[in-house]
Amino acid sequence: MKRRTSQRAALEMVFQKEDRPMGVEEILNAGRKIVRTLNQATVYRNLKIMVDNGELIQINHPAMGTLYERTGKGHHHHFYCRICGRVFELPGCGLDSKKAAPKGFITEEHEIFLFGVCPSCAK
Amino acid sequence: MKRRTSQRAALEMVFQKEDRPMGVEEILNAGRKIVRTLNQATVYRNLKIMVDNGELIQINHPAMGTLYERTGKGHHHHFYCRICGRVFELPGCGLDSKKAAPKGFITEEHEIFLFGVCPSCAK
DNA sequence: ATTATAATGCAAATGCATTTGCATTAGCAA
DNA sequence: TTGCTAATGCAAATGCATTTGCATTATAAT
Repeated sequence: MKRRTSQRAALEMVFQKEDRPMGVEEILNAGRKIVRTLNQATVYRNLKIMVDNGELIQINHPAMGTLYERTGKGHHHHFYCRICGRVFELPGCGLDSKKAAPKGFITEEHEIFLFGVCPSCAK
Repeated sequence: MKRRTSQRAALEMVFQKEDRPMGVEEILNAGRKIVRTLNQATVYRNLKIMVDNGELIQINHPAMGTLYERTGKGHHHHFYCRICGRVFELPGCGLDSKKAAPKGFITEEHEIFLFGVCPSCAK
């Protein structure tokens, strides 16, 4: 049966603490502060399990590549800070669906990626 | 000095005819209809030249990966048709920058990816 | 405690997209 | 035409992110 391991718990803590999308490298580094032997292969294996569980989803960020984020956030978009390199989830949506696409296109979904400076780097 | 080759001319024709972002595979296939010996390495080499020239830019589409599109289009976004798999450039922008990000975030740029059904597949 | 075996750590292996070495082909100046 | 050499085609090589085999470790049922 499935076992509760310290490394999986570490990953869950990482996602709970840093509540924003993260890449494998960043997740690994943060996880190692909790379980110092944490290995990249273990991170990949657990991320896959967590995605299958429905706790996480993968997103493809045009500048950051594959990121993982917690599910259950509702509709939101992503803000990339060019100073600190972090990606934030922004609730809500500034898209006017009428203006988004010309007549004839049937828009079913959309993703918006914002780029700029986050509040803490702007200070 | 730089030479005008039939394969580079073919790529230019492809981009002129299909005026939308395309991936390497698609560019190769379309190019082979013009120059049947066209090789993938040649496509990569010429795409790089064309990007350096400023005729093309690379974009990273969350669902389609790396695509190449002609420059000089002005601000626009991308529509992916789930039926035909093509990506279209949509002029204009439906983003309300006020609603896009909460107070404190300084938004400098954005990219919008729409997903759905294109006019010709909707018929 | 003991034990079965799921999960880990490590390194090697994969699967991609993309690049490169080299012999051959083909622009283009003379 | 001829000759120089940039550009091509082909296949092998790279560079990544991600996966996998296997010996070892450690969870949890007994």
